[in-house]
Amino acid sequence: MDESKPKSLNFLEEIIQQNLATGQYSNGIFTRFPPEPNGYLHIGHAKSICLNFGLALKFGGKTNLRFDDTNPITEETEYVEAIKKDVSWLGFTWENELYASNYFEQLYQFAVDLIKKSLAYVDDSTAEQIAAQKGTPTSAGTESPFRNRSVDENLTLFKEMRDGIHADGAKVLRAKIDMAHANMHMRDPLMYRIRHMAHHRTGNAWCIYPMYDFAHGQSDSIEGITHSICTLEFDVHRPLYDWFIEKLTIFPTHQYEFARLNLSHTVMSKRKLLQLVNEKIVHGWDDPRMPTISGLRRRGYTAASIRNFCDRIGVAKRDNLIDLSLLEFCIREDLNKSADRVMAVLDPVQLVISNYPEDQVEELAIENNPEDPESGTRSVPFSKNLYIEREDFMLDPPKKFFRLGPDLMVRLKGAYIIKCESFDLNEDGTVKTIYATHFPNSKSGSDTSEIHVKGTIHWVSIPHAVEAEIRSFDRLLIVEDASELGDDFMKFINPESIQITEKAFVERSLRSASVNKAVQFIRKGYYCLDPDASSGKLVFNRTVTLKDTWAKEQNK
RNA sequence: UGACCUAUGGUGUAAAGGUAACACACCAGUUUUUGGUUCUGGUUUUCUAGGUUCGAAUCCUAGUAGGUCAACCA
Repeated sequence: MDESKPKSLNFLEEIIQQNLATGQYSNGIFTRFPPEPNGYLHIGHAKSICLNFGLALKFGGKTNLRFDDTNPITEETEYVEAIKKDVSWLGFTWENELYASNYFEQLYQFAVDLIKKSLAYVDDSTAEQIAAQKGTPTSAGTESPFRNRSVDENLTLFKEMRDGIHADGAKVLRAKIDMAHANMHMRDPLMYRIRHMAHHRTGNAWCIYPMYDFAHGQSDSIEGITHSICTLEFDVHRPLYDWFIEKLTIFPTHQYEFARLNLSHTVMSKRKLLQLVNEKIVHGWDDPRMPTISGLRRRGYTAASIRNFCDRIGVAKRDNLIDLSLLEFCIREDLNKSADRVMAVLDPVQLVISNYPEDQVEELAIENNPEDPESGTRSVPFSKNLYIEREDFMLDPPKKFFRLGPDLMVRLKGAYIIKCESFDLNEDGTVKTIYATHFPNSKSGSDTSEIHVKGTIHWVSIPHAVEAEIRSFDRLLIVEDASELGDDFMKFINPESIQITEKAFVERSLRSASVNKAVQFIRKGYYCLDPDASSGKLVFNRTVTLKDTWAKEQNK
């Protein structure tokens, strides 16, 4: 990095830099990534992860991974494990693995403290009554009839709640603030509710659970978090966040909000992603079409490309809709440098080299990656009978078609220049077999033919080809912006978001393909082996296509 | 008919009162044994109206537009 010309800072970096400059936080800053373990992480979480960990890394601080597990109804250990896997896969190391549930006893004592200060009370109202008491954004609420219970009575009742004497919903603990406050969150918000239910970590030790607002800020404070960074929708919670900290006189943490990531042509909310899974639109949370971390990983996205993406999208407070093309750019940029080039024919048509000896097989040394001189070459078998891509041959080609057609010449990648002499058609008029002659003196690396062709096409030798299933993915939604669709987004699912090619042919070297190593199918895109592949069957996922200016030209 | 947040090219993000720039996308050309890559160039921008100032994307006022908030969710 060029230290003399630092990149401009985002608003959070500026705040931190200023904090540090004024001598605050001499022990360094502390951030936290606080997921609720009720689902899988998605690319929006990646933004938050990169932000929280990135800030600490940049300013010499630390980051905790804290599970916000205050609602036993939705949370499971399975999600905890998946989240930990995703965060580490992204390349980050947390200082401490913590849980809001670690603090249940402390939180209970905090609540008792507020009751003693006459700042909290037990309310017997029903959920409906409490909702009615809240009023509306434009009209003040009304005070609960239980609002002025004595401290002693509140203490007794709250203890009874903890001891399991009361049924779910019978009572709640509320903060006593201001039922006429302009901010709805300050109208005597709930602190505790009764839930006779086992928690994934604390089991049956508790039957009362703190609400988000009475757990998050307190957890931040207990951990000494200096910068509690969350998304914009929590902005209205901040006065309450500050109120609890002030009344409890505990370590003053500060909350800052940034705009969440929105990506074009997909949905991001856990609820909608869950719907896609439940309604079997996708095959699971890690379906390669999902914007989840696990989905992107299976799709072939690298951690580096996702970190780079998060870096490029920036951090600000205005709503945004990032175009999918930026994510695609980031993975192409990464894979272009690192992925070995191989040949695969997805839609095969037979090509016979008429003047090539019947039983001859040449082992051609073809470079693995022109972008990486260290990558060396591999041996690729060439023979008389080849498969080429059906779309690389046209019976009646337009003028700028640099591929094969009657009497046209092309180079076979890493092999010879050929000229099409004739072809057979199937009954339905499609091409059955193409016959061509090769120029023996045009062999790659020792070409003395003086023939110059505009096009190079990929191929595989039929007797050496390996069968593979190929799954090509495309955007999940046919609309850019799903934000206004609401639940109607299901009507805009791209029917071609997955296309399976059952029987493609790939070159021999791919027999040893591995799940973690991306390859480029020359002229087609970047691919990776799917975990569904077994020893007997290759299955590849298309991570992203190559840029295709020819397709663009054709669509004009 | 409230409170709060936000408003810069097609999409994002910078510019801390002093030449509006960077990336993606798009277009044209270059390079290329991938219609990939590379390289070069181009199109396109401060929500509106007032005000402060020598000077405003930036500060002030008013408007407009978008977003958030009325779960015993987080």
